[in-house]
Amino acid sequence: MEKKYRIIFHIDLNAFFASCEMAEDESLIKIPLGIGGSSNRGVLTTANYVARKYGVSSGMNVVEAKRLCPSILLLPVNFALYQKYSQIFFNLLSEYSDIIEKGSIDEGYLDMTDMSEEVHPVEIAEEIQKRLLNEFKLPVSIGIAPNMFLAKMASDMKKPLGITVLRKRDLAEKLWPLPIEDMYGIGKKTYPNLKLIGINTIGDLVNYEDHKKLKLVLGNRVKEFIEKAKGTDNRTVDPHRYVEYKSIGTSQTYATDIYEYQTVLTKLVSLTKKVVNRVIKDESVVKTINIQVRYSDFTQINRSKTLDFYTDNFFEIYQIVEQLYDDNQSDLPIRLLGVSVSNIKPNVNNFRQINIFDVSKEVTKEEKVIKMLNNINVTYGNKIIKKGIK
DNA sequence: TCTGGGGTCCTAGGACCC
DNA sequence: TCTGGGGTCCTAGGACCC
Repeated sequence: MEKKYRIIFHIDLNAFFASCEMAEDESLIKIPLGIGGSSNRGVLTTANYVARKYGVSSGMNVVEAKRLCPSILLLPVNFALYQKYSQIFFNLLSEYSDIIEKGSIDEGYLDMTDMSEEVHPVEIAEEIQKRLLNEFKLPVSIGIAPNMFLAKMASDMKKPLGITVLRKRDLAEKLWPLPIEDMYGIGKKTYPNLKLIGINTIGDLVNYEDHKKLKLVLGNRVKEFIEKAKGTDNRTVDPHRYVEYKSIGTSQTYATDIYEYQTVLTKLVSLTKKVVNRVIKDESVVKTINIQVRYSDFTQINRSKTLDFYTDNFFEIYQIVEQLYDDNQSDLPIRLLGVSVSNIKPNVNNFRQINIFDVSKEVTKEEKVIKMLNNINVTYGNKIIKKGIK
């Protein structure tokens, strides 16, 4: 029997935040543009290709970007705008496949295996690319490969507006000569260690024989990385991954370091407000509360507490935030504060309200049980919290 | 060039339960 | 009684990605 290869697309929006701004305002297209970097302590999240010609890149410190390109226009991050274009992007992709996995706000995987009988995959990719550019002014790069890892690597090979096919038989020529730090999943902490043991390219990893040595660098993921480098990745495109947030948080680096306890509390209140507003807007309740403190010397602590009930109540959450901070005070000046929540689930009380209006719909047994459990948890939880205050 | 803000996933130890 | 083995949850930290 003939083996059927999968056909996976990875589609990546080029310089996404900058592209959104340029789509909204044509006058920005020809000038160097950077996004982010509100203060001199900030960095750019991305830059358009005009700015990149000057050597400006994402992650770059604002001062350095201005030095390289004095005429650069810096715009603040406008997340709502990017969400809007992300929605447009995924809506268009959904015309081409039912099997789509959101990789992040600006990239997605499509399983195109069942769509490719009549038309060549490259022709479909060209159509998607042209439509996104013509209809919405969004440039994308597309990788086409038999699995997700290779598709991801392929979309990265030609930017902007590239289409790259990466077949198994192309690996020796196209993938293995790449430097090891270009491999997806190998970051700035790992690649220097790989170089120390003589691995400079992805091909070097494929051919490396001393797996014991490799384990010292990659831990339990030796096999996974070698398999991927060899072109094997059995993950399936999963539309249900990342449909719900696993954590919601916000953090801020302050223009100057904070020394005052009262100032810290003020900042924690406003961070908590922001997070709780998002939790409520998401119609969720949460159980675990986390704070992040980064000191002026860049050391960082994270402290978390899991409640025995779910809540979306500001006062309940803030009380924990303040307690976590109080329990871990230090004399060091503070550079950044963050608040986040995890252990998130849909707010069943809201769910019930919706059902009251929808009288035609009969409440199932499972729904009744869920509501019951939820009510018990809330009551029980409130008692605990009151005990805690006294 | 002193280093953002949004996330996910993994590991490892300890508590606790059966 | 001197001691197990599996499973789950919590907490802290770290690596990575966009």
